[in-house]
Amino acid sequence: MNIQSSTMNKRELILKSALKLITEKGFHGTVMSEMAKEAGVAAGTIYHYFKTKEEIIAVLYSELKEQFGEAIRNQLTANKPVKARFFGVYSGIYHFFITHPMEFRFLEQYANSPYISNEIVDENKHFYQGAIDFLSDGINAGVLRQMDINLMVSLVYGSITTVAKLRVVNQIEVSDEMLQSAIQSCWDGVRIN
Amino acid sequence: MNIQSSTMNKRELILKSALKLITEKGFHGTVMSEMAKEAGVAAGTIYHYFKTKEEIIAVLYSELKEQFGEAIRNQLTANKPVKARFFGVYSGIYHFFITHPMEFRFLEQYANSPYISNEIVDENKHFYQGAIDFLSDGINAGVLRQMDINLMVSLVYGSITTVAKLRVVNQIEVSDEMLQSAIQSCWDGVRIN
Amino acid sequence: MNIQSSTMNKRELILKSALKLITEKGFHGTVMSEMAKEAGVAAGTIYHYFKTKEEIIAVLYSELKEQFGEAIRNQLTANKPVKARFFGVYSGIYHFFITHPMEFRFLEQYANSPYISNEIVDENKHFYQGAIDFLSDGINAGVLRQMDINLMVSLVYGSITTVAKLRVVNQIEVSDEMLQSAIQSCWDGVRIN
Amino acid sequence: MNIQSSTMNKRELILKSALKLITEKGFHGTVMSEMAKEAGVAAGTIYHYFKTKEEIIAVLYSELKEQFGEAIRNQLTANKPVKARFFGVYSGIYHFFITHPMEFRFLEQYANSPYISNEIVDENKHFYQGAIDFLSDGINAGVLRQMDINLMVSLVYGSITTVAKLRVVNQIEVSDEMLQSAIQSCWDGVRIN
DNA sequence: AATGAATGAGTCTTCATTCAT
DNA sequence: AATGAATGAAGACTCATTCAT
Repeated sequence: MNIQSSTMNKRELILKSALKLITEKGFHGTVMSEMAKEAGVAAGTIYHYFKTKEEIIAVLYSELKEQFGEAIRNQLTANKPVKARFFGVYSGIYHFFITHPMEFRFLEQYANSPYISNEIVDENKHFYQGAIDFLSDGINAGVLRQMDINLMVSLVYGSITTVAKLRVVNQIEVSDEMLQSAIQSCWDGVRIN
Repeated sequence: MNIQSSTMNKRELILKSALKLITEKGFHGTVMSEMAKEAGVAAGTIYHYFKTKEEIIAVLYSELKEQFGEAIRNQLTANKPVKARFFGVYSGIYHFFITHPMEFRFLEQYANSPYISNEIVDENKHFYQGAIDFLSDGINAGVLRQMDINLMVSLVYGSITTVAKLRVVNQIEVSDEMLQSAIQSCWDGVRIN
Repeated sequence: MNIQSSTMNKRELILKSALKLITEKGFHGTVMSEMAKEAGVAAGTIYHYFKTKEEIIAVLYSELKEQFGEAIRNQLTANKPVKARFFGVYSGIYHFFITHPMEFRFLEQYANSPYISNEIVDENKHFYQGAIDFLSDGINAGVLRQMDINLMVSLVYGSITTVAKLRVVNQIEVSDEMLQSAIQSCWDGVRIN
Repeated sequence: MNIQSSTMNKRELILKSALKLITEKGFHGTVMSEMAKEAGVAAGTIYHYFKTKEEIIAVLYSELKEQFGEAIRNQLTANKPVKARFFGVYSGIYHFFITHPMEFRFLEQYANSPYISNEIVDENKHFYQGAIDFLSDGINAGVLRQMDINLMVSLVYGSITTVAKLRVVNQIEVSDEMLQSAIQSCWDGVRIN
């Protein structure tokens, strides 16, 4: 083990603790001393890695957005017909969400909150570009409906998060059949009928 | 003017101020003294009407939920075919959302936050019963797909809020054509194809 | 007793405590909780009267400067020959200093410190105008030496504070004879020989 | 280069940085990490040379006092009449002050502050003994007034620092004529008239 | 000797809530 | 019912100092 890695470890530990506590108790409900305790460091140590409490949430947001964007991108590479890829992307993102429940909840909770500044949001938009392009290409290929691209992206993304929330937040059992229904429903909504 | 009505006025004023400020600046970003100032009352006066700051947000949530539930119910009365009623309900709710942007943002922001306890959420679920029944009847009538009712409600509700957010939160111009696209998309997703 | 006076009392109490503690232990050596305790109020109460800790020192400085300026002005009214007035003014200011030792030490300590901003210093300069005019008139009347007025003011004021410090700060016994020596020495230094 | 000299170098560097920063920003306004950075050493290194932050200011005070005492002593050696030596000493000290503005400001600022303990002050008094003896001898020789020696020392020293402050702190242009006026004024105040 | 990451006690300040009027 | 001054607990953050390397 070298200094570098041990240093990275503390930073990671703090971010991990922050994610856990903020998701559970909200930003203001989480106090620094508790975050430090959870991470196993002294309160002051946090300030070696982050300027303020607010910076922590911004960094968390950025890193999670990047992680999610990466996951989405990974679903897009397959070389299959649009419909198959649509089903693959939808269920891929959905599975990523439900296997990272804390991260998902955090992003859902803070996506439109005053805690994340617009600059931070804008800085991280590019992570989703691949998904936008995929739908855009589908429209141009005549497989998907002629519809404002922002609207279509939002509707599809909204559908995925709706189902994920049902499971992650509301703790409702989502069977595979239900998931397939949801994807089919979303697909029928965007494809040319 | 009588004491009764003046009393009700102050309560309303406080709730109105709370709604405005909390939507703008978040729950913790809104301080009681400011809320009092905005409402034109003394800080102590708030405590004649509400036990704690938390009670204000709970009351606000309940009252807005009721108001929204009422609006939804009003869209369900028409005696028309399912498809027509679906389009009516969707656009009716959407229009209610965009004409009450502050209330809409408040509910979206706090619907899944740690600030609203589960009891409060449960207490207010019945306001949406009418909408649930409408979709349920559509399934039973063989017009809508055989799909878990919770899932369908969530997908439809999620679609409406997605479009409303696009406009209210993201300030994106939503043309009537776009709205019709969205409704059609949602409809194609839930009807029997 | 009315609310007004009781309100003024708390403010005065806080300033009095601040003066005492800051003179004894310095600005940073004085902590707010202690100041509150000394004043017999809650820590938070201080913030009803003053925005920050720094504002307290600024207000203290201004009020003391005003008080001192007033005392100086009072020594200048007598209608006597220049020499007699010079002796009167010198000993008058000196006595004011030694009868207000805490205030004197505070001003000496903070007169040229980074804690008092230049704006605050400038705002309070006018309190000493009378003394400047007195020496200026003496020069014009041909009784005092032709000397840069700023220099003369500084030399005279410096002489007074030197003697006062000897007594107030260094706790050295200053006999009336010593005081008269000092005044005579100062006078011989500024008069036409 | 040997270890000894490199060691002395670091100590000097730290003291030099401390002097600069403390004069600019005050004792509490100067933080150890900044002092280390300015000196080009690690924060921990400072603690190899000084026990605490307070020790730094004490050492600084002592070293500067010694340096100033030395400078004063150098002005006293000339073998000339009292008046000529008085003028020489006064202007010599004054020039030393204005050519070492940072050191001068530091001493003026901390001479009577709670940061310098009385023991430290007392330990360093002997550096000024030569000047005291010079004035004392002048009194005994019947050239200077019969006046308490402490008082006379203070008045003369006060006069010199007053003029130096005018220039160093208040940034006022002090012409040679003004300086000569000041010395003459001081001399006329202490000599037998 | 030198480093600088880590510590944690201590500080200012905020703000929900109370209570005398 | 209404006021708003007063409270004091709690929190973010700082920084002198330590210590493993």
